[in-house]
Amino acid sequence: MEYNFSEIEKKWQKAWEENGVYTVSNESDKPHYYVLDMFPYPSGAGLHVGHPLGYIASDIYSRYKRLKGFNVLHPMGFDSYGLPAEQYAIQTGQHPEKTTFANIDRYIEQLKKIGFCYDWNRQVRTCDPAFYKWTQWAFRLMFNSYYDTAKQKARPIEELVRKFEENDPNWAKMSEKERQEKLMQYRIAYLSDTKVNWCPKLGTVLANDEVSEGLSVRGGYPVEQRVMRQWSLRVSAYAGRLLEGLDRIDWTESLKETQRNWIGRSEGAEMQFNIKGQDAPFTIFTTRADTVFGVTFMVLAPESEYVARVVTDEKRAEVEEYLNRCKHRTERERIADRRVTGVFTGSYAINPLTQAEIPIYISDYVLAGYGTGAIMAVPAHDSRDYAFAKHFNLPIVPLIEGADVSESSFDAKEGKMINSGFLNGLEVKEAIAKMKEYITNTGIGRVKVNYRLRDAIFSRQRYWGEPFPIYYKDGMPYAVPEECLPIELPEVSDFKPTEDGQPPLGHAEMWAWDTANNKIVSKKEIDNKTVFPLELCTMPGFAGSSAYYLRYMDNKNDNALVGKAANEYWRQVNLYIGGTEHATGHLIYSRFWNKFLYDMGYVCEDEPFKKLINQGMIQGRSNFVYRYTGEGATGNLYVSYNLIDNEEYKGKVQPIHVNVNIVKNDVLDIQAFRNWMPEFKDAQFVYSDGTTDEDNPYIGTPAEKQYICGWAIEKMSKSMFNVINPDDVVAQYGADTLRLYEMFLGPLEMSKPWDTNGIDGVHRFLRKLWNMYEEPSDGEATAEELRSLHKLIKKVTWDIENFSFNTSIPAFMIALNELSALRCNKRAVLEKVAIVLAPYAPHIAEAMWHRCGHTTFVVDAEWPAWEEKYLEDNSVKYPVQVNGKMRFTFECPKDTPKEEVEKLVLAHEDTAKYLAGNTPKKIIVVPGRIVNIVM
RNA sequence: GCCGCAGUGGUGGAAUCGGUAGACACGAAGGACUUAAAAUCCUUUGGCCAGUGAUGGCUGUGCGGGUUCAAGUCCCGCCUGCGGUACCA
Repeated sequence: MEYNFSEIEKKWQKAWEENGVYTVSNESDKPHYYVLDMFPYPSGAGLHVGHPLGYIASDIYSRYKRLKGFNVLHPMGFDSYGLPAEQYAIQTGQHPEKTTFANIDRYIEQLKKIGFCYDWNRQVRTCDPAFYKWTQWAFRLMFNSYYDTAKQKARPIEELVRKFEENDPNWAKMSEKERQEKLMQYRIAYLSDTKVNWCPKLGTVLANDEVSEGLSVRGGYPVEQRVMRQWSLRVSAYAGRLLEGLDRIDWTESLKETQRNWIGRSEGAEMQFNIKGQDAPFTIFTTRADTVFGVTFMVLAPESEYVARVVTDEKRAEVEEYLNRCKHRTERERIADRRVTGVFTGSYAINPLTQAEIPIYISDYVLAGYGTGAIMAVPAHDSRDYAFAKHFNLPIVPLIEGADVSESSFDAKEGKMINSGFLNGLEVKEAIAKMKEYITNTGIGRVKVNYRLRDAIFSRQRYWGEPFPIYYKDGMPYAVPEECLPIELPEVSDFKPTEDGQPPLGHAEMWAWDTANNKIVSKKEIDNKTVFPLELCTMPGFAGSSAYYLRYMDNKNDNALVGKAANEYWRQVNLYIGGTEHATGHLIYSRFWNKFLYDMGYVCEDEPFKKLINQGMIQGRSNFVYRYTGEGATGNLYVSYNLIDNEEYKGKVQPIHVNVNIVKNDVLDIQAFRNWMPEFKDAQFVYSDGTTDEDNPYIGTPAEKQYICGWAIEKMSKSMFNVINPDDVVAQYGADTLRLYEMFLGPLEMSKPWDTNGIDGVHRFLRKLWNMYEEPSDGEATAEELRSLHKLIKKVTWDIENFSFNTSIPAFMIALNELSALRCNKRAVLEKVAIVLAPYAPHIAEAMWHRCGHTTFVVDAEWPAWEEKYLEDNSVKYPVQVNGKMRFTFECPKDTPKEEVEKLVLAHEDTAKYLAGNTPKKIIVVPGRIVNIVM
């Protein structure tokens, strides 16, 4: 019988679903294992072949663990709040919920076709009120908590209130508003005026990880700095723990390194500098305490609070002009334009060691958000200070012996100190330690650890996100009671900001909180006595994705994010698979969120993801046509790729993306191209042989004429017309072929272009394998058959446990070749092959399993153990003579004693032949493996 | 600039602990079957050299050194590509 993949796949997908084969229970005697994929954002474009790569890998691992006897939690859900749906809503007027749900349906349909073993009963959607209830709940909890720096953990805000009541004499005298303001400085979710990344085009604020090189990650629009009153999460309080936790989790070194850099721990010192003529000093942060003797000026960030104190009257106008200029520069301009700018404040600081008077400047190369927003400048040993000093003609004093600072600064932390008083002669590292000791003892400063990690800005001026469970009374925020959650996203008449610049929720009519009745009422009823306005911002994308893995454990629970029993059973994600693009976003926020819940006693593990594997991206292979733009161009002449470097066309063509589905082996389907879009209807071509349509008096295109397209490897995206839809691959080859092929493409972590060359080979393999199951026979397997089988089991087991899925496929192919050479159709062998194939190609494996006479599902089978005895072969192999030495390879157990190996070697017939009666000079034995005999 | 990762045939890639480099697949070439095509099957396939041939020799994992009986793998110095990050004091 033919390998009818579509029939097989439909049949078994239906059977699995009807029998609830993949439904997972929280109660089991089996050991638990939790395999998680990063849930997708359901975009309008649907899945492309790149998305399932990680899902296939996690599915293989899940199925393997199940066969190994584990109770495996393997869920899927949707990160369904976000900007694209909202942008689409603004353009079309369609409610984002409608498009989002349609997209989710499409995603589910596509995912189901690939045969994943998800327990769909556990599906979560971040835009579902039953889900975001718990996002709001967590936010509310953060609002009502503070970070106790002594205990190094989050605690309820009541504890802080009690402390103030007991220890702070002012507390009793404060008004309610003053108390709230004071508490706000401690809350883990807090409101403050912050300098934010404002994206005018998107009309919203963005978090640091949502901005790259001054442009928004989504959309690529310019971002500028603006001070706004915003919600933030005190992620920075967890910086030390987020860093330390990395040592306890099994992630790739590169990803951990990325997080370490993002957290950016730096050990240094804070030092106080007096201002000439003033009493109060100001504080700077430095990692180079050893260089104080070379400080020749000071620099403040333009936003620094010290600025107001140090500007002299005669410099005021100049300074203000400079501050103004800084304010109006966008982040992108600031990054692009690295020219030295700055202004003298008119004041001088006193160097605490040399007592020298040094000028205080303002410059935007000093950042307000890091350290204290003020630095001591040591031009000889810091390249930025150096550039500044050169520009303003400030003195440069070298502090390290032999350092040449005539052309550039000497930034390395090595060498012997000079010009440095009591530090002279010390190595830099010693000098840093000694200076730290000195400043601590004299009280000039203290040792300080700084982190680069900032608090996460949590407000978005958008519609399609979780509403805050917050109302405002007397200008101060209050949380709605826990039992009133969720606060559901209201309907609005318009998804754009309001005319007076309020976020879209400003359009919502039913958007006020009645504290007397604890319910949402109309805005018209706001009286600021019992009815108050609700927060108009919504939460950012990472809010919903920060704890979704906990919800899967217990997604039907109405009383808790995750029940205690469920959480204590599953504990944490054992294996998480997803892309590296979340390294500094989701994967930081989730860890923070989880640690917070851990502190508050709601979860039992402080790290959410025990092991994490990054899958690479599957890139697209784009094709191009080249529009002629030279002299006399009509705009519809296209030059074949092989000609574009010719004199005639060089520099006169413009590459245009062309749909890869109308290009085969880089040859354009001319008719399909003309039909593709109206603008190409009358396209004319210069063919690969240099002739044009005018040279060819045919109607249409002669068959032998070819138009060759150029190509490039790019991101797979709709706009590049290089998207390959998995549905098409499934229809043509089947899900099992797609699964095997995606794994066969190369190592999981590597990025690679999608390339259909080779998919036929994988498909052929399945077809041949299928034929072997025509009529399985009884009877005992021969030694050779068992050797093949056990080699396969050993290999596949090793591969899956080491996430080396790509190397299993050749193992299957080799086993097939060997077994078909032996004409093996023994049930005893074939049924085991079906089991080890099941994780990779579950549909065909299920069918094969049933052909072997089984009536259960293959997922209930037991993973076969390989047995060494079938593989053992102690004979000497591959004798090779190299430079008078003989080399042997043994396949025998590692722990074979040295003498045993020597005996085996000398007894071997090949050895005897080579030795020809002579005694060897030396026998080198690496136990159990290799032998060299020197004659 | 800094950090991380990679570089192996025409192509994707394998070599898992330092032990026959190029598994497996694609592509290509030749052949069988066929009226023909498709499908299928068989043979060859890193390079160079010798041989009618089985086969043998040399060379070969980005470049230059080193360690080792033995290096794609380990060490040192470069080159190239990819990814992340950037006035973080």
